[in-house]
Amino acid sequence: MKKSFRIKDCSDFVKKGLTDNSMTLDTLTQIYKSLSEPIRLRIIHLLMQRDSLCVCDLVEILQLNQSTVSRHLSYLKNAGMVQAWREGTWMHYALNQATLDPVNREFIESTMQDFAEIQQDQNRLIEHEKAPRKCALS
Amino acid sequence: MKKSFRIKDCSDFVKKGLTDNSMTLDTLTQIYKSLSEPIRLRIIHLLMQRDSLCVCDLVEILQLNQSTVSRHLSYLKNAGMVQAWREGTWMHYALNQATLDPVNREFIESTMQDFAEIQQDQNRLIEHEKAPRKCALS
DNA sequence: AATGTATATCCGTATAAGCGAATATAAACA
DNA sequence: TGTTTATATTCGCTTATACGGATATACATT
Repeated sequence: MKKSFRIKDCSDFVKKGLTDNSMTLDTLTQIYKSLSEPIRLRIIHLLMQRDSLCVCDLVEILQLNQSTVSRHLSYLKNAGMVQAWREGTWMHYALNQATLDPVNREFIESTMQDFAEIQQDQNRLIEHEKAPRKCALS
Repeated sequence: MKKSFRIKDCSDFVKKGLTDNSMTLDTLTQIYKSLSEPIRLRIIHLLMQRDSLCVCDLVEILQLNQSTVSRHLSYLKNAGMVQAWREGTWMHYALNQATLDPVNREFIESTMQDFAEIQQDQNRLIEHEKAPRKCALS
């Protein structure tokens, strides 16, 4: 049976997906809002380092609750910041490069490298990739 | 008598002013958060058009409640996005250019010009300046 | 079909953000 | 000093955001 629609969880993400390509004041604020959260910036930084990452990679690297990571990824997807596709049981996420246009990419890439949390994520990414991963087979 | 400190209104702005110049992950998110609100983007756009504007200018151009405008300006000031100084009774606000580094300035300037609300603000700015203003004497 | 694994979503709860009306503060001036 | 004008802040309230634990869903494998 279909669950009833829950307004609260709807607003937990973005009110409506920004699927159309017409940029408005609200879509622009939505893009900045998706960048205004430390965990989401960490995710974006990690996705900048690789073509794509799987949810299980991110959960392990960020060392955060799976539901937390998944929720932030949904938020980013609804804001158009990332693309997602399924490969078997695994969901892969990749940056949607175009929606990063409103940010100074060079600035944030070089600035974020100095942040302790970001350096730690970077190190964990490298370490994580040393171990064989089922989600990276294809 | 000094009023008691109110936590709720503290969080209505930014928890602590970002006065020091050491950029952290939280200061970066704070900058993006200050851009993630339509009224604040409109204010920033207007301040991009002029060296500085007075609160009374903004209230009239934006056609918003004075407390709303003032609160958003406080938010921007605490996030380090704008500078403020007093001239007589009037408070003048100007963009702090350096804190716009994390954004793609050219992109948002050209993109925002296409937004209806921004065009309206732009027109009201021109109209507003045709009338003599006491706050613009100095 | 039954079970296991990966991920998304729900639920309850806590905190943050935003608004308008009202009030406080600060300077200007009569 | 009292009054006016400009601005900041408070208050009460509503809505949005975020989190962890639990549950639902989707695919894979036996």
